[in-house]
Amino acid sequence: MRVDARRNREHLLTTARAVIAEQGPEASLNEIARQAGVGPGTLYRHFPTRQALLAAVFQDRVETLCARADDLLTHTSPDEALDLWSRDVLAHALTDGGMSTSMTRDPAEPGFDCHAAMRSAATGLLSRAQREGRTRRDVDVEDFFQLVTGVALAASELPGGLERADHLLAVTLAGLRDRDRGGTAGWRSGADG
Amino acid sequence: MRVDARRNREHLLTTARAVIAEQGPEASLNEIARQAGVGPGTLYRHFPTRQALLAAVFQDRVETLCARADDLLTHTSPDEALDLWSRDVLAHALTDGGMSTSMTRDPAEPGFDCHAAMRSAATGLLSRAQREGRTRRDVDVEDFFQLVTGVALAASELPGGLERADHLLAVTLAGLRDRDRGGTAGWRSGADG
DNA sequence: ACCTGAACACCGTTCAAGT
DNA sequence: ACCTGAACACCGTTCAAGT
Repeated sequence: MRVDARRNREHLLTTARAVIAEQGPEASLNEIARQAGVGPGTLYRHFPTRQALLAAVFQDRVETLCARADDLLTHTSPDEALDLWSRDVLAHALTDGGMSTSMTRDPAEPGFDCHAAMRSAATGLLSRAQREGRTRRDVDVEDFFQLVTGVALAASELPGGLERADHLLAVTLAGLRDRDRGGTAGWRSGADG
Repeated sequence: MRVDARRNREHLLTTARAVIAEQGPEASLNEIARQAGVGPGTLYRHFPTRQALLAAVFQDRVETLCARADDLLTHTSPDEALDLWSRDVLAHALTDGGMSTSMTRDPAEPGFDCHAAMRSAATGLLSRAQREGRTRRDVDVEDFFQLVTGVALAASELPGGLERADHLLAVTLAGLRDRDRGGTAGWRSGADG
């Protein structure tokens, strides 16, 4: 890669980060290019699609979340780890709006695949919570992501911010817990139907 | 209202219904006007904002859902009524994509206020389920709507359709149920913490 | 009183022409 | 090999001019 190309790419990313931070993930690509001082064609050369740009912009945050998942995996109990990580994901999704779509949408980006990374991190936490915790076994990683991003999407459309979103997430996570498991004292199977 | 104005309004609505049905709620307003055979200014005169147009387009479906709520209110048990209605709302939201946003967003439209209508229908079902059923008392109507539309928004971004969405909704509704209530046999308070 | 449609400032995207 | 930026076909929205 030529040196000026590399420099352009870098500068585009920095600019995109700033513009997206204040205008959201639907920010105009032309404007990002303009603020970066390059032609629109240059932006398209480096990031052929908006998703590609968003993936690059959010890469480090996704990596942070993945590291956090690893940490929780070894230091926290199965169900609690899943809960805590969900809250982290939600917080990030609310802060930089586009991340939820970056996580949900599938196109494997050349270079860095946000979705694959998140999916892998989530799989570890979820399957452990299902194996050793009290988490329902009839939800897969896709389900789990959709539930969390669903809360994020809905909450980002209305005021109330993280506080409200946290409450909604708590309800959702309660639904994720299996009522037919983990019973020790005085619990009888079949009480629910 | 002049007779040609009324005719134009009618024709715009019919066209909008068709175009939105096949292109989704983000369909071009100019194109709707074009297909209706009027200038864009005429569309804006009748429907000053996209939300206003969507509200008019979805009015009858909202009214159907409200009637259904009334029906469930008098013919079905509190918790089941809430579940069934949620599924109806979800199905409608998935079919005509924009309805979820029409429901969530607040601007009181002159003429017909989708959000107010839905909110009123939901309040009846939810408060009854909280009073006489086993539904958590720490969620309000706004929370309830955000959860349902959240599932709809997330599910509409990925394939899988109503079947998948239904599964996600089931998880969410499970979270809506209060574990500390409705117990008759062998249940001890405080078992969960 | 209502409709009209040209016009404006934007958008995403492409591609011949440059260096 | 990479950048450039004019150009294209669109978008939402407005508003003077018509009837």
